This record gives sequence, structure tokens and C-alpha cells, in this order.
Amino acid sequence: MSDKIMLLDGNSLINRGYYAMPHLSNKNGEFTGGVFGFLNIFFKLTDEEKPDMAAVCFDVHHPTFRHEAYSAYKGTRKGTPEELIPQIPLLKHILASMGIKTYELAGYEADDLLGTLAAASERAGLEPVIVSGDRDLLQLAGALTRIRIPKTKGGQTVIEDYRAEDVKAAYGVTPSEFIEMKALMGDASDNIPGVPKIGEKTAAKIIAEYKTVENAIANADKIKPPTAAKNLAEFADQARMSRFLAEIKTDVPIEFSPEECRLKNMFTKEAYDLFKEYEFKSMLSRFDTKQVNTDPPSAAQFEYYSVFSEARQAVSALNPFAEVSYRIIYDGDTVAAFSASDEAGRAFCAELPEAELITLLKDFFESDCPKIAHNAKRDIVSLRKKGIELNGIVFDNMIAAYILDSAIDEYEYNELAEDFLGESYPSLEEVLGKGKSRISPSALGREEKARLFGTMAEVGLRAKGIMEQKLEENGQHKLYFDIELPLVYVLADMETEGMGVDRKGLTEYGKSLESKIEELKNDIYWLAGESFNINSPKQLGVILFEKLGLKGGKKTKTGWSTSADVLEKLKDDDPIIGRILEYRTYVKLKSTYADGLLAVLGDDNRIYSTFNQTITTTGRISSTEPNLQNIPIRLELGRQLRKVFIPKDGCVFVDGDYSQIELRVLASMSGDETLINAFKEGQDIHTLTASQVFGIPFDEVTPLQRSNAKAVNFGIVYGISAFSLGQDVGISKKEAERYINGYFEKYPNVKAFMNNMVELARKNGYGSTIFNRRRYIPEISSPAFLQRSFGERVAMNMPVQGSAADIIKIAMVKVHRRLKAEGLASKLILQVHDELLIETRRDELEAVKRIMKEEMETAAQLAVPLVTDIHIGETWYEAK
DNA sequence: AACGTCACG
DNA sequence: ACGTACGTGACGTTG
Repeated sequence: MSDKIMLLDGNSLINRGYYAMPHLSNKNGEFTGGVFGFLNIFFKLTDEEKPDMAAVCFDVHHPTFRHEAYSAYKGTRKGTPEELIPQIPLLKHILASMGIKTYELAGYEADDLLGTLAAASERAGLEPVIVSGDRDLLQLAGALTRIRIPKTKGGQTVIEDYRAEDVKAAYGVTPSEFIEMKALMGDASDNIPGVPKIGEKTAAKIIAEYKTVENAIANADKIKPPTAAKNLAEFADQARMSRFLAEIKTDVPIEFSPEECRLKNMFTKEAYDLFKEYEFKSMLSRFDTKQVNTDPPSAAQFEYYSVFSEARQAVSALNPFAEVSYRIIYDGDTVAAFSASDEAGRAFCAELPEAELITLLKDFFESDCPKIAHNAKRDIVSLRKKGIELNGIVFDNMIAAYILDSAIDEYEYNELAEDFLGESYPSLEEVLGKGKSRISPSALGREEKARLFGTMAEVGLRAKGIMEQKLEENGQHKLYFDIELPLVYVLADMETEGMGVDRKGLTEYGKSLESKIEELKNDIYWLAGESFNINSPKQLGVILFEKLGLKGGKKTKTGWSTSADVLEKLKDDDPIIGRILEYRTYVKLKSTYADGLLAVLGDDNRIYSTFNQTITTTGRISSTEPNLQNIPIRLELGRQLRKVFIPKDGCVFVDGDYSQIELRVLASMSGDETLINAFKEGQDIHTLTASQVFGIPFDEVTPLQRSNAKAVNFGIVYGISAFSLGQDVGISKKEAERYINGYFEKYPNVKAFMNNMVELARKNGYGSTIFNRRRYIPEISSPAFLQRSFGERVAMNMPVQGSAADIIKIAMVKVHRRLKAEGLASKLILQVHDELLIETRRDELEAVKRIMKEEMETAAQLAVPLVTDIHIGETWYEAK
């Protein structure tokens, strides 16, 4: 077997990466998208091809005869975007660190080098694989040489593979004829003029018949479209010159020895450090961390105790007046170890049986000693189950990191060290492994435990200072200390309290769906003429659009789309469609809700959801295992499910929800008079929008018009596009455009507000809310239209959605505080973005109603009232 | 693990 | 010409 050599077009691939990738940069603001894109393709290919050797070629532009001769055509070649320029040396640096050879030669482009290296490789008996984003390279395909071209297909990168015969199959010409073809059609981006009026189609036809440009010129009189014949004769010299330019050189005078390109271990320490520095996090898992693990840079002193008396001494030696950063190390739900640091550079770790740890730590945790935690909510909830009430949390590093950058999805100690201290440590995943092969933390060696757990606490102590300072600088002190940190306790209490469920009712609800599902399933099989898996969109698509031949199908990345909005349009074409939609509704209710909730229902008939405070980019909280924020309500059948959510004995539910909070926030932030007055006067906002946009009196708005106006209002909040609004309402894009223009005409300040938010986000790099919550939006400066448009929509939406999130969080803290202050036993148990639910003691009903309304309505001072509707019920169903 | 789908705000 | 709504989480299928 001959060795395989992979030859990559550095410039082309980094360019492709730059335009295809999200707008990436590291924390120093250095742009990295192009390099990341290159490496992505590179690794995908090395995984697939497993080459023995590799080399990367780069352009070195130089004024050569080639460009001088055709200076008339210059200007068509796109200059390298500014952000990409420093990425080219960066890529070379990274490749060097991985031991990958690069080639460049003044005056030659990468494709000439690739051609030369491929030819030399063939002569050396190797199997060359050329990788480029540029289709011109296809002319190099041959018996031995393959060309691979990455392509974005439905959001996914696929890498096409061309041998000589594949070129023939795809283009109808051989690789060498590909050169002839290009000479005729020209290529603006390569400054190849070609022949006027000859495009891809004509060129292909001519070359298929006459094989070469020279031969075509000789037979110009016989060529079919008369214009082509005439031009070919007239521009014969230009065609010859184009032919010369189109051919990639295979004889560039460059020294090349394939052995130098042999791949060794690419995953070196140097490469690892660079990958970390430039934050190519998803690629770090390729490194064998056993080899590259970084030692803690600080000369820290970490003690390890596994004897109770020694551990006790260490805990009591903690300074009760200084801030102590601590970490609990969990093994599942068990407390496996504890570490703490009250002085930079020092920490200890105690590992004992859980019961001993609980005894050891109870006083410390319950004392007022100021503590720096990392995910305090988890500790509060876990310790409570073990009889400890955690007090004195003055800082939560995880929450602080989220406030400083809500887009990050991991906030472990090493990320904090990296971002705030500029130090590198291995991640927990690197130390413990991931997925199935993850080991328990207690399986580490003593030394390692002391160092790892100690560092976790120690880093927390030092990072806190820096983060606090940044919060201050950002004007986020109040957001952090008055809203988010107190909210930790509120959410912990909600998680502790849980929500009651009527187990029998839930079981019966599930049962009641079964027979209907069976019935629909049989109908569908019968109508389809065969049985198949209805839950498989793939199989369903084949049945509907191929077997039954329904028209109007849309495509997804993987096949036919069978989503509800597609099926809805086909409802009248076949009775099977309605059955499928109905089947889906029932199956969803059964699997996700009936079965799903039963699976997490505790023996005490309560459900304990987890409320995540650091997930969303906008500032909302999220709910998991189960998600109690997406319990059905819109359709009656699903809504019935809410009857199984019940308060405990002696209690009722009091539910408060903000009316139109996002539109009120929009009115207030934009200062739009019309909107503000409407809310002040308690007008129906969708009807108002309808009357404004459609130019009709308020009283004459029809239900359909109101519903369309409602869609417009939503669209505005989401960062509207005419296309999507049209889709949603079922009107043409043009008509939708008229709606939007009408809207902005009637609410001019809203338009100014949106422009403002986009401009501000572009200038600052982030969007922000009334309470200074931030979301960084790097996409807003992306060169890629789609990315940029997304960034702009986010810039318009985040301040609105985020401010609403701020407001209800304030309300939660206030409601929680009032309930405590007034000594009430009623408990806040749930938040659903604009709604709060309190499990209320019957004797406290009036007080709770009053507190809820007051605190929710006074959570923030807006230019419009924050109207809150209160409902009471014996079940959640009734309380809405 | 990624995708399609669908539940909520 | 590009191909779209903003923010989530859970489930089942498929590679």
C-alpha cells in the first residue's frame, strides 16, 4: 500500500472557514473563525482519510507577469478581509506547532504549489489527496490524485470526493478538458477573461465536441451558437491566453521532499497551548491530556486530609471573618469531598465518608462566615436534604461568570481561571473523562485530589475579586447583588418545595390517550396501505410524498419535511394528514407529559424540577427534569393535563401573570407615545395595532385582523422579517412588508428604538437590558449575511425579552421576601417567564393575593403600568 | 450525538 | 441572491 499524502489549500480553506463559521474571536478579541474553520475541515479529513503525510500550501502574491499582463481585469479579485489577514500567520503558527509542513513561494499561488506537489507525490509513488474550496483544482484529478472539496449542505459540511471519473460524471468533461472549458468561459475571480458570451453551458458543449481550445478555434466556423463562433474567432488570442492562465502549474521550482511531510503526533503540548489560547474548545478533546496536562502555575500549597480530626482542625482554622471559597465535590448526589481556601495560594481538601463530612461541616456551613460558592443553589438544595441549612453566601462564581457573559455554557473552575486569572488548568472533563468512561472523582490519587479540589476552591477565591471588579465596571453590581444572588435562594426554595401531582389523575390521563393512539395508528396504516413507524419523519416522508405522491413537500437537511405547518397545508389533499396531526398531538401528550412526568414523580407525589439560572442568553431561567415551563395550555386536550397539578392539603394555587409584559417593556424602552398611551388607558394592544396598521377604526377591527396584528406584534419583538411574518400569517412577503411599514409608520419610536439597539450592539459588541444585563453579539459584525442578520434580530429582541426577565426576577425576590417577612407559610413554587405560582395556605389567601399583585406590579418603574392578573384555583388548570 | 418535531413563553 | 422569526427542553429516530 502506498502512503497517502494530503495536500491542503491553506488560503482557500481559511477563507471558506471565515465565511462559513460564526464570527468567532477569543477573549483578547482576536478573530479566529477562519483558522477554526480550517482546522474543522482538516480534522474531519484526517479522520476520514487517515493520511500518512500532509502539507499545506499558501499563496504569496507578488506582482508577476501574470497579473501585470491582465491589469485591465484587476479589481475583480476580492481582497482578503481585514479580519482574516492576521489569521493566516496564526494558522501557520498552529500548523507548525502540530508538526505540519507548509509550503509557499513568492509569485506563486497555492494551486500551482498543490499541482506541483501532487505531481511530485505521484512520481514518488504516493497517493495524493488535494483539499481546497476552489473547484479549479478539479483539473488535477487523475488516476492517482483525488480532489476533495468541502461544501455546505443544509448547514452541514460535507466533503465531496472527485476522481477523474467523478469530474467527468459531474461536469461531462475530463479533468484536462476542464482547463479548456475554463479558458472559454473565463473566471472573473481568477482574472481569466475567457471569450465573451461563452458561459458554462456553451463552453461545456464546445469542449465536449472539440476537446481543446486550439481545436475549437480551428473549427470556429462550425460552432453552434453563431455569437459564440464569431467571438471565438475574434477573441482567439484572448482564448489562447486564457488557456494558458487556466492551467495550474505542475512544475513550480520548489524543494519538496515527501518524507518531511510525514505526520507524527500532531497533538503536542505547544499545539494544546495554542488551542487553549485561541479557545478551540471543541477540539481540545483530541489531545491526550495525560501528556499535556498543565501543572498549576501558582506555587500553591494544597493539603489533603482523610482523617476526621485533622480535617476538623483545618476547618476550624478557617478565618471566620475572611471570605472563604469552598467547593463541595459530589459523586452523584453524595457529598464526596470538600475543599476550601481563605488565602490566595493555599487550600485544603478533606475526603471522608459522607456522614463524617456532614458532621464536620455543619457548623461551618450554617455559620455566617462569608462564603464564596460555585453553584450555591445545588449546595443549598443538597445540604438541606442532609440536614444542613447553608448560610452566608456572599458570592457565587458561576452566577457571576454568567452575568459577565451569558453566552458561555460552561462555567467550571478552569474557565474562570482562564478568563479572569489568565491561568490554564485541565477541565474536569479532561481529568475525569466524559460520557460512559467518566470516572468518579474519588478514584483519583491523593495528590491529584489535593491539587484539583484545592485549586477549584483557590481559583474561586482569586477569581471572585476580579469578577466583582468587572461587575462594577459594567454597571452590573445591582443586577448581580440585588437580583441574581438573592434569586439563588428563591430558586433553591422552589426546588425544595416541588409541586404536587395527582398521581391517579396523571395515570388516568395517560391511559385515556392510549386507545385513541391505537385507533389513529390503525387508520394511518390502512390509509397508507402498509404499516410503518409514524414517529420516524424519514419513513413518514417517504409514505406521504413518494408512495402517496402528495405535492408541496418541503425539504430538510435529511429528507422530506413533515412538520405541522407543512402537513397543515396538505390537510385537504388526503385524509391521512389529519390523522397524522392528531396522532402526533396524542403521542406528544403521552410520551412527553403523561409518561415523562410519571417517570420523575417522587414517592411523595411531588415533582422536583431544577431551575437553571445560567442557561439562557437573554436572562430567563430554564426548567429541567422535568421542564415545568412547557406544560400544555394552548389546546384544550393538553390543557386538561393541568388538572393533575395540585396544591398540598389545606392549600390553593394563586397564579399571577404579567399582561403583555414584553410589549409593555417595548413601549417603555422605546418611549413610543401611542403605545404608552394605549397601555396607560388599558386598550387592547393587538386591536390597536390592527386599527393602526390596517387604517380602520378601533371598533371595526375583525377577529382575523386582530389575530394578524398579534402576529405583527410578536414579529416586532423577535426582530421582524417580512418573509417570516408572511409565512406565519399566510400572506405574501410583499403584503407582510406593507404591514411592517405600516407598523413603523404608526409607531415611529419603535422603529428608532430597533435601529438604536442594532447600532448600539454593533458599537459595543453586546446588547443590554434596563438592568444592564448583557448579551454579547459577535455575529452582528459577521461578514456572512445570515449570521449578521441573526445578530441584528438578537440585538432587537434581547433587550426586550431580557428586561422582562429582569423584572420578573425582581418580582420573585420581592414576593419571596414578603412571604418570609410576613411570616406566611405559603410558598412560591414556579415561574413560567411571565407567570408566578404560589402554593397558598387557605388562611393566607387574601394576603398572598395582595402581596403577589403589589410586588409584581411594583417590581420595576416603567413608563407604563405593569398590569398583573391574579387567578385562584384548586388545580393549576383552574388557576389560569 | 444530531436531527426533526413540538410543548411553552 | 442569500433563506429567516426570539428564548427554551424533551422525546423518538437514526447514523
